[in-house]
Amino acid sequence: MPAAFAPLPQQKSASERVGDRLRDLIASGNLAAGEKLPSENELARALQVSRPVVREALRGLSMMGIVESRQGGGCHVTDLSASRLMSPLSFYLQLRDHSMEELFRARSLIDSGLAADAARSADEDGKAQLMEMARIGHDLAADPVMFRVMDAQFHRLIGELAANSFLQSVSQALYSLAIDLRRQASHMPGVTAQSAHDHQAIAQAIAAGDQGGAARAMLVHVDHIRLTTAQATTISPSV
Amino acid sequence: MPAAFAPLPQQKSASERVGDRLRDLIASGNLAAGEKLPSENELARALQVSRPVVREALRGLSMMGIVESRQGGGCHVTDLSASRLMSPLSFYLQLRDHSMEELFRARSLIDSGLAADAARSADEDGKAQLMEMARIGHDLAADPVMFRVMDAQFHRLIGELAANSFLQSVSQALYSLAIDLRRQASHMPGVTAQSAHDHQAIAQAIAAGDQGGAARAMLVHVDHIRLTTAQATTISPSV
DNA sequence: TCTGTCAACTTGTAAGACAAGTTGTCAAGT
DNA sequence: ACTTGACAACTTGTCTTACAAGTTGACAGA
Repeated sequence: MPAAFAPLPQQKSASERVGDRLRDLIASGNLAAGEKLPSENELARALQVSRPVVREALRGLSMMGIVESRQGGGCHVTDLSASRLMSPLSFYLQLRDHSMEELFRARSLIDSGLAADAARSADEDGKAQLMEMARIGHDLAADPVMFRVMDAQFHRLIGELAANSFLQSVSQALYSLAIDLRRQASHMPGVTAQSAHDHQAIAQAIAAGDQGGAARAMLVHVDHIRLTTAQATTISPSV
Repeated sequence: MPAAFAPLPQQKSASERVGDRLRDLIASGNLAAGEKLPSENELARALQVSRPVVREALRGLSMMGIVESRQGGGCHVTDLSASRLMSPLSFYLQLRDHSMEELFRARSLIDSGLAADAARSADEDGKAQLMEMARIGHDLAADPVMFRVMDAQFHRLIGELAANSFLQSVSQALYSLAIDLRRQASHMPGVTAQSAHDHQAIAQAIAAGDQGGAARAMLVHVDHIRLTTAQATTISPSV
């Protein structure tokens, strides 16, 4: 059977059309983050559909982390943060064996690119901040929780110094996907110390304006993360 | 106000609980790809909730591309392919607006990475397809519209051959973000011919398994696109 | 000015009804 | 024996109505 004869009911259902419409309004900025949506009844009247249709659409957006509705309190657009929008994708990580490798390959490529850009375009103030963070991280290596907070800020700062909002978005999205696994790994002995060491190497290369060095240091770092994350999930697959 | 005092209604609604339950069943493999779900009435009876609750849950999963339901035909688990499940990532990347330079820097990085991966992991069949497409593109260089169609397929195929759903998804998002500008540029004389030439170089490097060569060829290609796009938007900034 | 109460509004859930589409059965026809 | 056609049962799509549960804002009283 040729693929050309696909099932033709591509005619989307009413609730999907409503959902798409609302999603586009949010993507285009007509509905900003945190803004309150009209009530279900108003939406139903405005879009010429019944309330259940609107409800199904809103529920779909809600499961994707785009809106949030509380009983009695109306429905609001969420903060649209990376962690919130990407959480449905963590589902994908459970599905395929290779997805974890693909994720780390993507992180290697993008984060090393960001590191190189940061080495090129960071100003003195940013470099100083980065070195300071690497130093603090070295002292925090004993505290996994605090270190993770610092680690997130460290990667975020590199993204900002690279001055590429798109790549930074991608990096953050990928970062948030693996955060749960990272939580497990950061409690293993030596992991945070290794990361702190890597951070210093990265910070130094960026501060020196060494693009290739920064990229290589980041590659090494992501590879360390990959290995320890794989260990953590192999040893204790549960929880 | 400390963040510790967040609004406490973490108690999920019934439909979200149902949705989570079904999603877990799929993630754990109890419901395989393509399998048919029980009818909405059966699910409602089994889970002790009303049919609208089940419907809202199914609609949520449907918008995430996890299930698909046709009127009269029941509800089935989708093929769970990457392209279907990556919509949260595309949506997230669509949110903020990015400058032209950022987008092209990102494309250079990601597409060259994809080209290198494709050179590593493409099978013989894929390589042959790629070479064939490059050859066809050469003949189509005189027809801007047809060439753009082919161009999209060419880039998509490289993404598939690279076998990295995350990078491919990011690349697709980038491609669609820049498509409007590309439309203008492709009507300028010589642009399609240059692209066709670039495609052949890329295809040959990938077919030869030359990762570095493929990455370099893609870098050159993206740079050509960047230059002609800049020209097109400078000459006729409107539309 | 502060506070408690209450009415109006909003979302959550349920139930019933009908329309529209699909699937399988089964008998008639070739 | 095989195909074709009509038909019945089932399933999803949509609408309507109803009530429960929670929030918000206004208003009266202390």
